[in-house]
Amino acid sequence: MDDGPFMKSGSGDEVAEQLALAIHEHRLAPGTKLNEDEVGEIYGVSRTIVRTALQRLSHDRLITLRRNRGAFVAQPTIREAREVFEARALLEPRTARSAAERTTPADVARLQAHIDEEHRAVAAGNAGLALRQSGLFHLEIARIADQDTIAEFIAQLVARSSLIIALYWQRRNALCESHAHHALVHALAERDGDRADELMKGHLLDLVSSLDLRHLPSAPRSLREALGA
Amino acid sequence: MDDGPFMKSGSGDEVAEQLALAIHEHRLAPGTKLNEDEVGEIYGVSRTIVRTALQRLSHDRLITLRRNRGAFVAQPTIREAREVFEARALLEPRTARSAAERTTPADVARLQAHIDEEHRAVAAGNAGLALRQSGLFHLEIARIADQDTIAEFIAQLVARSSLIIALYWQRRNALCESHAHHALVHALAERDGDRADELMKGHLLDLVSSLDLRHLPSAPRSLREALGA
DNA sequence: CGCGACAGGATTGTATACAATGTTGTCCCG
DNA sequence: CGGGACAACATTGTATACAATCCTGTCGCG
Repeated sequence: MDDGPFMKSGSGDEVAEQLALAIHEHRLAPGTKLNEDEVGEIYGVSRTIVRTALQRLSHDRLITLRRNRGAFVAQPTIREAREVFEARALLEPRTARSAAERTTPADVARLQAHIDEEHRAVAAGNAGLALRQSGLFHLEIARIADQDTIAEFIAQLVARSSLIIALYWQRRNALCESHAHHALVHALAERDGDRADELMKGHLLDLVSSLDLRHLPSAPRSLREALGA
Repeated sequence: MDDGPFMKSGSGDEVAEQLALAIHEHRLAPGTKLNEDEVGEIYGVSRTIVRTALQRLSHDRLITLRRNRGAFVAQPTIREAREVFEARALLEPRTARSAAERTTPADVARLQAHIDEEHRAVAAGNAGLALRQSGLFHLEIARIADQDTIAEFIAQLVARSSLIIALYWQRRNALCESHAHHALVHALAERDGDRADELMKGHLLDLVSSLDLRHLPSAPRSLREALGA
């Protein structure tokens, strides 16, 4: 059994991390089957470890576990997509407001670093990395607000958003988030809670409107429907 | 190996359910160690199954997994307690508002049933069951709002609240939630979203104020501190 | 008598073997 | 030639064996 690309993982944490990253960066497409043996071989661990990793990701809704059938990269339905962004709309603006009240210069620097990374990724044509940086930006704000519980919810929602974008993003709308993010940093730096709240709300609305969620609500993308027989 | 108190469990689901119920009803106190062999014997399954159940509960923050040390019923810190109720304050009022717009008579009946069950449990002196019914009431509202994603967050927060109440509830304040719940049902039945939002907000504030969270913020209840050496 | 090293036992972490289940290709029959 | 039963295979579900780690009680030394 090969040692794989990294050293000792603490009980599947590393495997889950790697898989989550791959999903986040759209290297693993929604619907992809994750064979336990295969994943295990790739990372040089036994199925036991792979299994715990898959379970964790399943709980985060990044993959779907189907009994006796295996693990698949999740395919959020349109309804689920809506719900995720509604949840974000409930959590993030208020969190950004809280963050504004306690943003330090160091925080501003960190946020700016994320934006820079994102720019660089876009320039390099690495859309996956750019998307991930964009997600980390949102997460960083939750962290600044010093609300671990809410931050964890947001982390999960951001991760799921990545899948949603993979499925429903309509190209014509370039999701050029840089401006929105930059404005947010400005508001935070000035400790303008009202403005941060407002900006975040608008930013999330922009995000949703860059998606194509026009199908009938709550229609799971089934094979029958996809092939329109 | 004994078959245990129930039939075929689908990969630890049943075990997790049972343990969660026990925690919810305060039959398992915070800090209790959950020995894998022991739990396995009780439910007639192997450690493999127990392990998956423990992992799931760990993700829900109902138990804490400490590497090489085992699983323990979680002991939310005061800080965590505050955060959980802040998250609920962010999610539940708006959810109750949404629910109000789509509450059907059948929903009202279901909610009333929860309240009745709660009353009955209180009358029977079964505080654990009463607490559980109270939690289910909140969950039912999220369900009525037809927002599965948010409902799941609320479910987790309600479960954690149960642990928090176990740790920090001060007896003098009888957490007599019946009135608040009854008023909420009334608002929902009348489809009064504004009032539902307001009532839920107040209800959650009452809940928090019935707790004793006066310690220094973010101070984990360590042994050193508990014994004041 | 107190304190630290050490060893035994208990418990968790990981891998693997076996059972159960689902999938798919093939063959036979209409 | 089409369709359904069946069998071989692949994959996941579960149990168990072994390794690694931690806790605890004991012993010896200062």
